[in-house]
Amino acid sequence: MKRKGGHENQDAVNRGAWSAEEDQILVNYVHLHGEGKWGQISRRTGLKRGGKSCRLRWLNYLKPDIKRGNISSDEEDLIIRLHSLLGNRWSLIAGRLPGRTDNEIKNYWNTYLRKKVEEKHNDNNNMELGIESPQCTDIDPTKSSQPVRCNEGMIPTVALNDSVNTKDWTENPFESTPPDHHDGCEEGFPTHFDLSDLLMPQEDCHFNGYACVELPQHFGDESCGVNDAMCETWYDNWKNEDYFPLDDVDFPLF
DNA sequence: AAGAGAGACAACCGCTGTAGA
DNA sequence: GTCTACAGCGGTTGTCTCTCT
Repeated sequence: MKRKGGHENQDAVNRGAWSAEEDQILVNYVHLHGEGKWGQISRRTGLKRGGKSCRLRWLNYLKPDIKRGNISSDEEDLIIRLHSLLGNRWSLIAGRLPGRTDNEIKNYWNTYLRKKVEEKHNDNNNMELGIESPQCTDIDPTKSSQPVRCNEGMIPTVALNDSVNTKDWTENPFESTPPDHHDGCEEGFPTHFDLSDLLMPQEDCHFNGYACVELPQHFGDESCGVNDAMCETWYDNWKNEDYFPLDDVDFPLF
């Protein structure tokens, strides 16, 4: 199928770094007409830039709420954890970091964090395996600190049965769900669910928009839902400790 | 001082998804 | 159902800056 977006008129389009003047034209346009309609900008303003280029420039650099530089250690930690959960889904990761863009996080990961995580991973392997080189081609996604793309989660039956009777389920959404809330699941555990379903939109959580999770509807009725206070507790646990007690539970491989 | 190489990051490219005609 | 326009995504490339020799 022919797609206009992929090859705009090459001759009429400026390329490379944006000038201050071009930025100002774009900012004025957005203030007047709002975001969107990127393809009309060159026609309406005379700006010699493609719609995609304008959109990228606005979203990544000109938008007022963009934070620039100095990614904090908290943010760094969050990126690492989200990346281990989501893989290279930069827009999803960026969605949990207010003011940060997918491009910025992607660049930060590729130039800095990836090496850091790999070094840490190697250190861990060396500690666990001694000098033996870990030529680990079969990565266990439940235990590896390397990024693993994974679209589904699984709660093992054993973990559920153990935890249901002994733990306060509100402490951690992944440790268990109360027995009364298994309607519809019954003997269905381990239950699959889409991890992207668990990531609540940031406007639904009021603690800096950081990531939190919610038990999906099919885990039970609405009393399985998560309020903000619970989100915050979970987020603190998740941020300050190992949110997923991987060493305590023998997860099956996906 | 100058050239090479590495690192950082802005921008582009190719593709998919989706809404609307 | 098909086509088109456009938004959005992730991978890749280009370019600038810094450091090292």
